[in-house]
This record gives sequence, structure tokens and C-alpha cells, in this order.
Amino acid sequence: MESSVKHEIKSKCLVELFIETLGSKWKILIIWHLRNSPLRFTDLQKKMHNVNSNTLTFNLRELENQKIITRTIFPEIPPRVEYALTEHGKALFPVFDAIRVWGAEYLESEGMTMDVC
Amino acid sequence: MESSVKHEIKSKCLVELFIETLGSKWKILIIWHLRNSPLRFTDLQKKMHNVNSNTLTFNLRELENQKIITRTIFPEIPPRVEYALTEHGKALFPVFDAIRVWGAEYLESEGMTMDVC
DNA sequence: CGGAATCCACAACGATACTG
DNA sequence: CAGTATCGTTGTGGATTCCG
Repeated sequence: MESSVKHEIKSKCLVELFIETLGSKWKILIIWHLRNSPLRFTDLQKKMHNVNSNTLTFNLRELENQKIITRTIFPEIPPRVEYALTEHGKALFPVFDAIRVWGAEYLESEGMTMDVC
Repeated sequence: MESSVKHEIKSKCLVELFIETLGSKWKILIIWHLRNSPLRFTDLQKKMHNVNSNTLTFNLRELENQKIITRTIFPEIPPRVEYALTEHGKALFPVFDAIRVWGAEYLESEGMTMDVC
């Protein structure tokens, strides 16, 4: 798994920036699940249908480097680590709103059903 | 390359629907480039930094099946095929707007520069 | 021009085991 | 608990060639 965090100004526009920064489906999902409150590693993993810890760790590290989430270690036994959105992360809320509006319309017109969240 | 178009209602929420439907970076880019006007295969390919025709074809077919774009064949010599957004495709404009607002803020605060489009 | 077919490299992802 | 290490499999995208 190679890092996708290499903004070599090869991006040509804002949409491409978004794709390069958050293009992985995991990243979008992580941010979405952190929308309401910080979560621990294991909680996040469960919410994401038990994604492999390898994959989850990798994406969390990248999002941290991209300053979209923070990682806070609580020096307890057993260890506790919480992930939370930064302002950059929270700034994605309007994107999610737009996505959900689109999704709802698309669902309805295609006659599909789905959980609402 | 296997099709990702299989809405087996395994999706749990609208954001996951979006990821499954448009999760490929190529699809988002295709839709973005079609925002203003229909484009021919080759024009699209050029705009997308000369992406492989294999990859482009595959994603175009999926988007067509998903009713997000249309494919129109003009019976001419040499052949002409144009791709255009459906209403479902155009309904993604607000998502792009939100993405670009986010991208602009992110860019600025990270001290990066980029073409505006 | 707009692809389809084939082959290939490598990146992504999962399973499993292990550790501070 | 929150990872890391290792391995194996699958998937994705590029290069190339060919065709109606």
C-alpha cells in the first residue's frame, strides 16, 4: 500500500485535489463515521464492517498526515486511542449533505431501498 | 476489472451508496469533465491525462448502466460517439460545488496552489 | 474514431499471527 | 486495546495490438 499523499502540484483542479486526497473509499467512510463524535480504533473498525486493521491503520495515518483527523492517545491500561475530525474534516460536512441529497433522489428514482443515515 | 454495479442492498446508508456507485476516481472525473457539454471518447481521454482506453471504456459503460451518463452514436464516417450527463449526472453538481468549496479552503490553509476549474 | 482483446506489473486488501 | 509483520490473493490500470 503506497501513500497517496504526494501533492506534487500535478493536480490540475480542485476536483482532482479532492480525488487525490480522499479518493480512497475508506477515507470517506472513516470521516463519515467520525461525524458525530470521536471514535476508538476498534469502534471504527466495527462500524466499517470489520475492515482489516492493516487497511484501517494505513488510512488513518494518511488522514492524520493530511490534517483531516487527529489521533489522541490516552495513557491508560488498556490503551485508548481516539480519532476525531479536525476543522478540515468537519469542513467536509457540506459535501456529505450534497452526497446524501443526491443519494436519496437516486435511490428513489431507481426504486431501491436503503437504511437512512 | 469487475463491475462494481451490484446494488445488492448490502449498502447500509446513502454515503455508502455513493461510494459504491461512484467510488472509482475515474467516474467522478468523467462526470466532472462532462459538466459543461457532451464529449467524445477521445476528447474525454485527453482531458483525463490520456487514461488508458480500457479503463475509460469500462467506467463509461458502468456509468451508462447506472443511468448517470448517456452514450449517443452518430452514424458517420469516421464514427462519432458522444457522452453526456443524464439528470442523475447533473444532480451531482451540488456535490461538485461542495467539493470545490472544501478544496479551496484546504488548499489555502495548506499553502498550496492549483489551477482553478 | 472508438473501442475490444490480451498480457502484465503492481497496488490494494484480507487472513493470520504476534506484541507493548 | 491498538496496532505491526508477514503472506497470499485479488483487483486495477497501463502498454500494446488489432479491428469495424
